[in-house]
Amino acid sequence: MCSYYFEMTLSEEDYIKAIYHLSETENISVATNAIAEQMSTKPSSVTDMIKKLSEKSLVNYKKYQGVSLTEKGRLVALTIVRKHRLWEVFLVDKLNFSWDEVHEVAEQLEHIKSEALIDKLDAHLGYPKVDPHGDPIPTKDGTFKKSVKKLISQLPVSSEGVCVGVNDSSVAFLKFLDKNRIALGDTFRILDREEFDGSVTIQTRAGAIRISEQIASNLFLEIVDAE
Amino acid sequence: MCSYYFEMTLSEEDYIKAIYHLSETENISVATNAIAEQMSTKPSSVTDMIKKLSEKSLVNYKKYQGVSLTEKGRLVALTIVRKHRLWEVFLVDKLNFSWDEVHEVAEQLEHIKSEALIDKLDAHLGYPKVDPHGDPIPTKDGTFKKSVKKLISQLPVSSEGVCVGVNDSSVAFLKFLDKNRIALGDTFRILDREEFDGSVTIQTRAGAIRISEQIASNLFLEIVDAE
DNA sequence: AAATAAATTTAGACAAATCTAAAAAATTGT
DNA sequence: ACAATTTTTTAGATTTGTCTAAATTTATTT
Repeated sequence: MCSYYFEMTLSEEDYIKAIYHLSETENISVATNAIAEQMSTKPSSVTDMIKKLSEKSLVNYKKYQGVSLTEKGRLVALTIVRKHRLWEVFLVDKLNFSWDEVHEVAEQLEHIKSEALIDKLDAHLGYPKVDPHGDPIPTKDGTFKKSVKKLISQLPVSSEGVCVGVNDSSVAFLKFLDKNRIALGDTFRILDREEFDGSVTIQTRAGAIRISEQIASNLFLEIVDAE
Repeated sequence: MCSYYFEMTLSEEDYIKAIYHLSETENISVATNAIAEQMSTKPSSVTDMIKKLSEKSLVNYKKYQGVSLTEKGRLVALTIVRKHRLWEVFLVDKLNFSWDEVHEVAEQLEHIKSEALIDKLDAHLGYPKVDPHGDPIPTKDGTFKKSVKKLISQLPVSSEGVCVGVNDSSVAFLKFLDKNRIALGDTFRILDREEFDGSVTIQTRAGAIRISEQIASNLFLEIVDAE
């Protein structure tokens, strides 16, 4: 029924996830205050929960030294992240939510406990590698590819990634994107680049289109490292 | 974000649902002990929760007299039942769960709070009227059709319903069903009946097939009242 | 109709997760 | 280096939902 064989409360899962996300950027040891801020709670509450998680061997903890996830804790975190991102794909691809509406609902769905559900959802979605924000989806065994965010103009031919942002947010540019059926969350592949003027041919859902170097240097793709 | 404008805890929702299901069969006033048994909890816990629900005007309560749902409480119950049954349809139709595996997961999914999610899920599923067990799905405004369970042999031509049970569970009969691609949870329409021998033509997912009176008197359909 | 049994409620306790206020440890500035 | 500041922890209280045991009300039996 459950993805890991031990029981976790909703709150414990949220703390593990928060620690995971903080140690992504700040690396290794996470401060009590940082967790408190991330969770919108008080440092004293964090200390209490850390002790609980430490007793369950989900975090390494020594008083006043901050916390880090154990291997066990990391697996829990990655399982939650996996569920969150698969649900986001479902919400966008199947239910037609836009990519910026899904976070709140996915925060709830990520806590549903059923390994069979996630396996079947994964299959139903065609084993996606990234979520609608371009972030990679951990595999069942807790491994996953890192991703980087780059401008189309900086990427080699045959790269593939999810469009996650723009440099130029002028009305004119956004209108151009709309007219050319380019939306955040879409997956693009770079088919060709003209050395002459830097223009790029990209494969979109609607078909292949040519974009100028100016456009290419204003669109960010999130790329999952090949292998 | 939420289907009703006031906050409900998970536990409160479970109690409301339990009271709803008990007042379906036993009608009107529900006993404290009955709720305790349904919820696998103690009568004293039930009394505490009933007081809380009463203060929120979700149930009518007079000491020692049992409880019944108010209109407000009934709307909450129907919203939860609606969510539960829509998720069951999703699990069976889209994720290929079998109809007897879905209850536990749907028990969790029914508590997800997002009106937009349920609207979009409903649309994605093609606005189903019944769940995989043949039980009717309440509409958004809290109305819904009653359903009855009848043998195919007792139903008029053009009836439609979900196959929910068998009279004869012999191996031979179950093998017959398997061979003819008839499974519990399938929707059938009665196309024709031969007066001569009582044999019936039914529309299945795989196509129209003819079944003998003997078979027809061993298959139950759950029928949602027309209008 | 009184005695007994069953159902329900009350009172008091407990675990989980949070909070405030105060104490203790670590860090920083001069 | 040591005083001041910041961070973290402890102690004690609160809320939610549960429990046990005892008291109270309702139902049943003779």
